[in-house]
Amino acid sequence: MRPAPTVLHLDMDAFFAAAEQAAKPSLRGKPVVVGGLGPRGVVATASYEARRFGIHSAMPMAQARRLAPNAAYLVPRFALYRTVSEQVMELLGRLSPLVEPLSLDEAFVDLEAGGSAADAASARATGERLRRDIRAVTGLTGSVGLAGSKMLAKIASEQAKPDGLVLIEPGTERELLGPMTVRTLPGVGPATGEHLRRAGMTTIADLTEAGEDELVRLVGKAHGTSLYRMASGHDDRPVVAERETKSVSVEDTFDVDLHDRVRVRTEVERLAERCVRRLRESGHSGRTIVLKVRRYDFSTLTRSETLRGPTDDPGVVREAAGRLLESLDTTGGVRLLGVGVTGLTDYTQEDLFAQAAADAEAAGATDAVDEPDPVVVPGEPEPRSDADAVAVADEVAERHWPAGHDVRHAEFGAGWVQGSGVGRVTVRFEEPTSAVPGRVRTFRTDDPDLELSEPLPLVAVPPDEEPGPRAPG
DNA sequence: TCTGGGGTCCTGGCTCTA
DNA sequence: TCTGTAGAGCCAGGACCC
Repeated sequence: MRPAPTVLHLDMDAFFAAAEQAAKPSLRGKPVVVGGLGPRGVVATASYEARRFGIHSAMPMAQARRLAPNAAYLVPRFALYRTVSEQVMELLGRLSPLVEPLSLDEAFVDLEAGGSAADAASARATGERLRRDIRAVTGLTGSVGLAGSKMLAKIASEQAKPDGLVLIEPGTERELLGPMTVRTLPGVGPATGEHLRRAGMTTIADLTEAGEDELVRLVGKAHGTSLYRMASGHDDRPVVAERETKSVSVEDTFDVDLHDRVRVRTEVERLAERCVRRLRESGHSGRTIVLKVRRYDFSTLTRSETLRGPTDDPGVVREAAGRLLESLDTTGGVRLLGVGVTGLTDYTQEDLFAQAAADAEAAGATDAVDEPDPVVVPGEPEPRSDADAVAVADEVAERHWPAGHDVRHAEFGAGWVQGSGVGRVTVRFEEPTSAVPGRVRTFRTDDPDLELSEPLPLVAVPPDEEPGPRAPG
C-alpha cells in the first residue's frame, strides 16, 4: 500500500465573484469583478469569465474597466462571504480536528489527525466527498489538493483549479517540482523571483542545483534555507488550528491626496480610535504603536513608538500616533494613512492612566488624556470630523446604494442594486433560487418602499438533508 | 486614472547594557 | 576607568500572502 497524503488544501474557486454569481442568476456565466469601486480601488476577485479579459486580483479597477467595460462591477459583501466560509469550515471540521484557515476561502486540513485518509485512495475519496458536500451546502465549487505537506497540497489545489482535485503521490515530489517556475514556491514573490532570475535561476530544479549555500548568499539565511528545503520537496510545517494575533491595524487610502496638515492629523486620530476599537474587540492590548504614511509618490514610511506597558486606551494610542505624525514630512500630499498596534497581550496594565498622563505631559498635551471615548452605535457610521460634516449631510440626503447589495421592495420583493446615481437606483429583482434572470426596475434613491436587506442564503437546504457522513474521530 | 486592506516574517542598523 | 564585544530590544523598511 502506498503512503497516504496527509494534508488537504481547499481553495474555493474565484470565491467572492462565485458567491455573487450564485446570489444573482443574471450574472451566471458573465464576467463579474468584485473590489473597491472608488477611483483608487483594486480587484479583489474576478470570475473566470472576467479572467478571460486579462483581469486578475490586485489589478487597478480602472484598468479592469478598460479591459472589460461590460463586466459587472460589485463591492465586496463580507457578511455573505463570512456566512458561506463558516459553512465550508464546518464541513472541513468534520474531516479533522486540525483545520488551519488561511482566509475566508482557503484552509489546510491535517487528514492524519482526523483519521480520514488511510491511503491515497481513501484520501482521494475524502477530497471528492468534500467537494460534493461544499457544492450541496453552498452551491459553490472548491478545488482540493492532496499531498504529504502543506506546500505540495497547495500546489496541487492550484493545479486542480477550477473545480477539480489533484493528488500528489508521496515520492514523486522532486520530479514534479523540478520543471516548475520558482514563483510556484511559497515566499517567492516578484522581488525574490527577479533576484533569482538575474542569478540565472528560473525553475525549482535550478534552485536545488544551486545548493543551499548559494541561495543563502543570494536571499539571506532564513529565506535561503527555507527556499532550499521547499525546492527539495521538504516542508514539515505542521497544520496549526489556532494562530495567535500579533498585530491589529487599520488603514485608509483617500480618493484624493490629503494636503492639509490639520486634516491629516484628524484622520490619524480617527484611525487610532478605529484601531483601538478593533483591538478591544479582539480582547487585546498592545505596547507598540505604528503609524504608516503612504505619500503622493507611493513611497511608504512607518514610524513606531513602544510604550512602557500595553494599552487599549484610545487617548494613549491617539496621542502616540499624533506624536509619530509630527516626526514625518507630509508635504506633497498623503495618499494613505494607517495606525496599528503590535506587541499584543491579552491584558491591560493597571497604571495605564499614569502612562497616558506621563506621555501627554511629555508631549505638552495634557488636554487629550481625559477626552472621553467617542460613542459608537453598532451599525451606525463612525464619528467624523467637522470637515466631513458636509459629506455626512449629503449621504443622509441621498441614501447610499452600494452596487451588488441586496435590497427589498415592498411591492416587488427581493433584488439587488445594479447601479445608482443622479438620484436613481436600478434594481434587478431576482433571488439565488430564481430559475431565470429577473426584471430590472429603476427607483428614486429616496423611495420609501425600497430598503437594503440581509444577504439571502445561496442554497435552499431542506432541514432534514445532511451532507456526507462524518469521518471517524 | 495605475497600484486596497489586513496581516506575517525577515533583515539590518542603531542603541543600550552587561 | 576605558575599551571591545555580544546580545537584546527597538525601529524602519521590504517582501510576501490572501
